Amino acid sequence: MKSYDHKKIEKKWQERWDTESAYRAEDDSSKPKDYLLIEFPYPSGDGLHVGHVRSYTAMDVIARKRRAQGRNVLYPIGWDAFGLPTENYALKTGKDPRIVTKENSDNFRRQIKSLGLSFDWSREINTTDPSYYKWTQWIFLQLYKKGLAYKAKTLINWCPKDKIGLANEEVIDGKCERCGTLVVKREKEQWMMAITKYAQRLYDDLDLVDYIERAKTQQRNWIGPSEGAEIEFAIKDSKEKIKVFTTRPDTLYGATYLVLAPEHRIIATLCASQTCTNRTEVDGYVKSALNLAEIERTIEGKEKTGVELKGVKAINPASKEEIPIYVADYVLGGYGTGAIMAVPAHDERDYAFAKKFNIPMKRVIEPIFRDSPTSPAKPDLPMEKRDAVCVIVRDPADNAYLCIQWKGDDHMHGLVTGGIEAGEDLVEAAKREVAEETGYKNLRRSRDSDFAVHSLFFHRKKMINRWARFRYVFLELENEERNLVDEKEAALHEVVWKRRDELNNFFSVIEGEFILNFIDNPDYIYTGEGILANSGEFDGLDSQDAKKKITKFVGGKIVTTFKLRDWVFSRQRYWGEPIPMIYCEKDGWVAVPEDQLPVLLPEVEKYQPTDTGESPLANIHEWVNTICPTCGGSAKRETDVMPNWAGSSWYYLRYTDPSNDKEFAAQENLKYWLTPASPSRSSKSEGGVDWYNGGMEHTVLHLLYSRFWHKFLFDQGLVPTPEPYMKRTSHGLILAEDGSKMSKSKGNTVSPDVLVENVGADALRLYEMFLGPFDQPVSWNSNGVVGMRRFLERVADLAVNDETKLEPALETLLHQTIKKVTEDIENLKLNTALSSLMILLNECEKTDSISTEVHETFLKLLAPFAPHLTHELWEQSGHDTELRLEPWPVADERKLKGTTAHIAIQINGKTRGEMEAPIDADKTVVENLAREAVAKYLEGKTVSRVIVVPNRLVNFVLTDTNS
RNA sequence: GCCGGAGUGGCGGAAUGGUAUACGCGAACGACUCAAAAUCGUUUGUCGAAAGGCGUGAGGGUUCGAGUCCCUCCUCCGGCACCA
Repeated sequence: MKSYDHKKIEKKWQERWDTESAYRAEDDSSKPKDYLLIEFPYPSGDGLHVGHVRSYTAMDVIARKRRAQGRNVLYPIGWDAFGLPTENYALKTGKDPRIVTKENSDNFRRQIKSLGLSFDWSREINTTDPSYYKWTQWIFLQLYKKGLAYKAKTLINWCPKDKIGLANEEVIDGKCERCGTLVVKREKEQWMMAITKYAQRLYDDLDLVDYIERAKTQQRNWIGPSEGAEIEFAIKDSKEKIKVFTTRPDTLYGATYLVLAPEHRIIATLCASQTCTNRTEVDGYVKSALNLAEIERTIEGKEKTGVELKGVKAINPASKEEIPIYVADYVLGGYGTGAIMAVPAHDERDYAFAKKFNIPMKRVIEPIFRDSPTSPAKPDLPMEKRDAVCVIVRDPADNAYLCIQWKGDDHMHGLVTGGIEAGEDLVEAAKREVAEETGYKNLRRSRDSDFAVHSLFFHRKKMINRWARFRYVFLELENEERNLVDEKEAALHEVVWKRRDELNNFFSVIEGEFILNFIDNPDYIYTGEGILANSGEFDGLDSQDAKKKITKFVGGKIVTTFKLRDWVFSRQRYWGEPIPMIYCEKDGWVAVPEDQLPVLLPEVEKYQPTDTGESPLANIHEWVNTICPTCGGSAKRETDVMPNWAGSSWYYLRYTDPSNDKEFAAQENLKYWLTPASPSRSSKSEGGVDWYNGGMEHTVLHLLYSRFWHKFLFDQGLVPTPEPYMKRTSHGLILAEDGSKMSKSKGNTVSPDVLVENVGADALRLYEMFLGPFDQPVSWNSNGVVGMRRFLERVADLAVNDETKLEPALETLLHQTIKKVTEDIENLKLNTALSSLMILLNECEKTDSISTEVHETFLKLLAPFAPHLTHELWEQSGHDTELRLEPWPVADERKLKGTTAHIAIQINGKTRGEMEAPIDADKTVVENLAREAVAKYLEGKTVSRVIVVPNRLVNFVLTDTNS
């Protein structure tokens, strides 16, 4: 048989598995279980392409293998119909999204079944089913009852052209995804989820789970905790206070103004006060700032804008100085307290703003350099402090800098430096040092700079430890006139002029890099930590110490702030679970009673959003108008619906009990599927879906939202584990052949249907797995599929003979392959698992026929990858059992090693020969064999050392005799 | 800018600090064929006639031995970004 009939074989087996519901998992607590999950497919009307299939196939391989290992595997599939693609597709085609959803899921079901994936179809769920709506709404109500769902005014992304609110994922580069119009912010009252209350736990508990590092990092960045202090600034002649958040309370003395975000509530109050003189101007600024298109507001390098609240002053609580208050959009309303203390000397943004508005700056932090690499301080000697000056002398004639090169062993390279005498003027001291060390006498100050730097080092000439506080003076050479340098000085060092580019590698002092920074950049400001100055009683402390002390001094509070914001849960569209809330004039917001759930979407003529920005549901009066559950009076339903994330936040729970009408899932089912099979490794870290695989695009928001809901349900005692997913992996995208992303709009998709038709599902599955490392993106190459087809044909052609005896060499390889395939599948190294199967096949083909034992083992190992053909071959070789029910092969440890080892022989690490030696032979035996094999290289040489790595190599190290 | 990840033949890629390029694709040659396709066999990093050099983004280091570990740099990809 040169070619097998994949269509016939695949049809036969797919029918058999479908009718028997072959892969149904049991809620049987006596069996060890595995709960494998993949993310919903995203039905968008475009159908699956080969990129979608990769994840399903990989998890299918794992599921099949684990079933064969006797585990009860739950590998469910469902349909998330809330994806934006569905709605956009429906809008584009004018179809009812519910019909689109139905068509899509039918199509996807057909496509997925054609691949022979072993999903448990008995647990299929669809998040648009009324029964699913019901429990999503029920969970919402639990959150509402605990105060975690609340209504608040927020700014939403607003597309001025389409007149609709946009979800974050519909905004690309600040523009509306559909029409490209710049998005603006608009205030709207929306339902919110207090996810920030869980921020710390969502952050900390990442340590309990086994996610790919990338996913963890992204979660951490998104939650973005930062430690700092909240400090209150009093307002002059007012009882109002402004609370700011800062990570640098050590710079408080340098805070020369405050900035409020345009959204800040206090602006209105302050404007209304008697003293404020530019109320209208401020009003105008706030309005325009809030209306600014998002992209304009965040554009890089955008000139800072803002307006001063004239006539209103704040008091710096540390220095007691009066400082101005500004409103500026470079401060974000949603982060921290929406107000900052601006320290222009130590923050680049504040500096840029202060420069534009001519606000004075005050340096309060001086960098410190310890542990000089060339001359570190000696810990046993005392430290001597000194005020010193470091002079940057530039010769404008040839743009060169005056440098000092010390004579002697250490070759110190630096600038002119020296001590400042008591009472001496800084610039005078600088000029004096230049004159003493170099003789130049006509200099003028060229730049106003009062940088100071602390440097700790061992002074070799004076044999003392020195803590020098260098102050920097910029001088310019007026002319070349110079005096003779004192002989003693001249003996110590010489004077050299260095061009700017020569300075890069010139300085040997540790602060060299730092000096170059502010030579190059007159606007250089230091944003790091250091030693405090100009800070009253805190002068001389280091930043770390000062942070705590200054915060305490001004009555501030150490707090952790998060980047994470509360979750905007409302959507103004047709498509989504209605938020089950009713508004009554008398009773306010009232929850829909649980026995009235689910609240379903009404039939509508048009499901396009309305012009007013309200949900299309707002126009359906018979649906909106209802009765208040509390007072029985007339009331209105909430017309906002939930985001697509809602249903997908808990779907893994529903799979455990998909048709339950009494609760979202029975506790015993949750307990069985979520708690680990072997409660051993660590204490509370375990539990949740055993293995969750999905695309990288869902590792931030979806993962975060579902973790939040899960933690909430855990707190209510409704789920048994604190985390929803134990292990999370992510597949790399499959890119088009040119390396670009596959998408229908680009027309570069490759449909699995075509490949299933032409080469069969098995060959396609194999190639999906063989393409490359599972977690990395790979480019699709249609030529590669034929290799997999060839491989399968050769498998089908294997000659099997009962009489054939198992050769020892083949037996060794067989067991090595069992081990390799078993391990590689668990580690998702499916490409190398397959390659080892190919190696085994290559070896099998070298003999006339193989034994039944080899053949059967081979089929078992290949079965998870290519289920159809392997099952067929199994049946053809006379078995009346099904291959998938056969136990997984186990490698015999004793047979993993052959009788001989192939050993490399190296001379000085270079391979010079190779040989066969008995396995695990004695070192001296191997060494002697190796000596014979490379005798010609060893002749006349002295072997100083021999390294023998058992069963791998022998390395002779020769001493270098007159080579 | 910050945080991740990755740079290996013509291509996808393999390699617990131990013979770099397994496995597959492609290509060349040969066999079969009237012929082509398919299939089978051989070859396939590079320089060299050979011996032997040289080779895993660049440069250093550790080591008997480095694709792998350490330092510096370059390039590409992904995420975040006025987060105080």
